[in-house]
Amino acid sequence: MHHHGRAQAGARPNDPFRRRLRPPPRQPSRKQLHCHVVKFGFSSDIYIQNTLMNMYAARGCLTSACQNVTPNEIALVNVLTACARARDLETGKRLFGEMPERNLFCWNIMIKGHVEDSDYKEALRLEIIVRDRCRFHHFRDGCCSCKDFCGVGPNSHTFPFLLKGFTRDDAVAYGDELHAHVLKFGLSSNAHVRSALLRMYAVSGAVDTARELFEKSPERDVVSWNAMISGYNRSNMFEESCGLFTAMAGESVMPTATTYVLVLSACAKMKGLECGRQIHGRLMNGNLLPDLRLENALIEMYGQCGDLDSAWRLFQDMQTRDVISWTAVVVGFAKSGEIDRARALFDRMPERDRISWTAMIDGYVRAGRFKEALHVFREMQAAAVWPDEFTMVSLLTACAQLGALEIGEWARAYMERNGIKMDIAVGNALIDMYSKCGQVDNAVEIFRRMHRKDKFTWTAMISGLAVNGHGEDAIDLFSQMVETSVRPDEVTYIGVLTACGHAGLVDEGRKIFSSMIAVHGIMPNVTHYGCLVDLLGRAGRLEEALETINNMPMKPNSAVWGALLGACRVHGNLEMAELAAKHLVELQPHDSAAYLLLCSLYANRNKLEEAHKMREMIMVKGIKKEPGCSLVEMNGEVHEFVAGDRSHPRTGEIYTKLEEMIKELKRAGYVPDTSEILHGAGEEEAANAAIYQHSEKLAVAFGLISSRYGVAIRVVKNVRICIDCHNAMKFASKIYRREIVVRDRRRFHHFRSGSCSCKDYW
DNA sequence: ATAGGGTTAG
Repeated sequence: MHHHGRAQAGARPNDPFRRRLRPPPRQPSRKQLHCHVVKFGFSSDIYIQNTLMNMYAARGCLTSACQNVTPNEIALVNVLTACARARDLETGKRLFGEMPERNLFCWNIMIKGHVEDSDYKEALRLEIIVRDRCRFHHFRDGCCSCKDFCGVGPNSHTFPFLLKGFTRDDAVAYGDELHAHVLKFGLSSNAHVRSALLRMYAVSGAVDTARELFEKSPERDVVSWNAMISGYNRSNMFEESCGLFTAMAGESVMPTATTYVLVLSACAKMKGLECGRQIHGRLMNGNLLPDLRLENALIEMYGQCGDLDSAWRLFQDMQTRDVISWTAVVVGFAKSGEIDRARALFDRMPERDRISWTAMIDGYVRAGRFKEALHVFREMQAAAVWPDEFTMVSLLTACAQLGALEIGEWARAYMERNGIKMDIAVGNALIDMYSKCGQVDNAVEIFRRMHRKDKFTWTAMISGLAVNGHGEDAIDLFSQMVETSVRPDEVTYIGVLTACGHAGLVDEGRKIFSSMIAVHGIMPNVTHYGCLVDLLGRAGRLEEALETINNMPMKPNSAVWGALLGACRVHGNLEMAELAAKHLVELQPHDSAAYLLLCSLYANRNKLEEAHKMREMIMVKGIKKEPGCSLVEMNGEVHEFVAGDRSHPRTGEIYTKLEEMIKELKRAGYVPDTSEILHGAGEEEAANAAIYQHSEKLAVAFGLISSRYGVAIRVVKNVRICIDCHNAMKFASKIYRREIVVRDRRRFHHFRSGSCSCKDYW
């Protein structure tokens, strides 16, 4: 993953730091003024010339400014400063190159310019050159022997410039060396330099080193307290943030607005509503309100803590609102499950920036409304607002859930093309997207290319391998993870245990299960027990599975009994199946899945009377099945089908193809199996008609008419695939020579030339 | 007439 230059960044309509550019001053007479100056012969006066040039420079007319300058040190410094302000590094570099004399001031400005342009390598080189130019002048105690020329070498301005905007990677790579330079030049007692160093360590995740620096500081001003609190926020150590806030008072350091913003942000993250309310009270008592930044932070805090009434009241009472205030309430509603209200507010926003758009997309993702998330992304593009890595994470999450591989791949290419940073979160989202689209090889490729991995990276990859049927690889990866001393969490363990189940590695699974507590101190939850039951049941060790359920420290849930029932069905243990089904029905009386599985088992064992009775009972009780729904992505569009769907624009063609497909499948030996479908005696015909219209069959028929020969068809289902569709897919993959990938609620089915990767166990 | 440290989404 290479990083492109951020040359486009400056041209983005939304400034990354939301700095509002001041409205341009009226400039009707600039040219006239210039002519006037030339006409009256003032142009030789250096003071007037500089003023003129400043005028151009201040208005961002750098080219004019440069053209009208007779090189003179002060003038050049002024234009260079203007270049930095206008973020025009190119002009700055040219000017710098033409300078006869370059004082430390200029070097510092150039460092600033490069850092702002994300060119840290060049910025560091410049800092070293400062050192190099002075190497012969014997720095001691931060002073250079040559006082006439280079003054004091790298000074207290140099390091803040250089350290500002350091990314985590830069901080890790250069941090210690820079710290050594600071010490060498005797700048470590400077408050600005110390705060900048502190921030750098916090950014690199070395919050303990930052704290050490903080503790050792001879005097700690409010900015260093703020930097420290910000560091704890960054490391998700919110209690420590609040602790520092309290400790400030003990040392009589007055908090600033920034302090309050930081602490309120910590309250928001740790859902500390009480703490947040106290700060709100303090702000009111201290007459610190109204203040836009503080009000925004309060809205954010109340929104995140779920106190929407307070957030909304604050928002309504505000005298002036900016885009951040609007975004904060939109996020508040979205996170409280009121996504439609969030959308209504979003539509009323007077101005939307990248963060508001991303918040809306993310809101839809959280609400599970993934197609709408994609739609908002398209609207964002139509509004010419540039996405960033945060937007892309949300987009990729939506793609993952929808199985929208084409859009996901487009997103990846888009990021490369537009130089959007591929950070850990983006990498993790890509791994997840590829895994959930059944493209585990691509997921592995991303995983290999990530030079930094966190526990989410490992977990995503392990689960991805597991669910796609690469159990052994997943287990290998888990060992590697433990070796690299990344601590697994409970989600990681679900991934590994699933892997053991799919690979049929019972003993390995048992061992891993016990290592959970013994090695990592993680108490298994009900889902882990479900994995263990599944693992044992799959291997045919039904008694052990039941024993596990009976010895569980918590009440088994439907997934646990479901796993046992599934195992009983495959291994034909009717007695235990009845037991499992009884429990399952108790837990989910309105879901037909358990009844239907039991029906299918009765039918297989030729207990037709029981099967019939069971069906009658379902009918009488009016038990409904969760409606099945299938998604299939074609040409960047996600198409949705429910059973018997006729809403698709190409519905006529789809049903013609479906009919033809069923005929061809039958010719190849496919026999419909209605055992998992609800029907009364003598209603075989109707049942057949119903299974022919299952959503995944419609999705595949649509896939066949809308894509070229040989293209894989990927379907995402919300519920478990039924036995008949599973069978039909096997035949279809063979006679149409297509790879068909169906992701159901629990796992992947990769159908290739007549067989399925799940080996008929699911 | 010229620079500096702390501020919000995954």
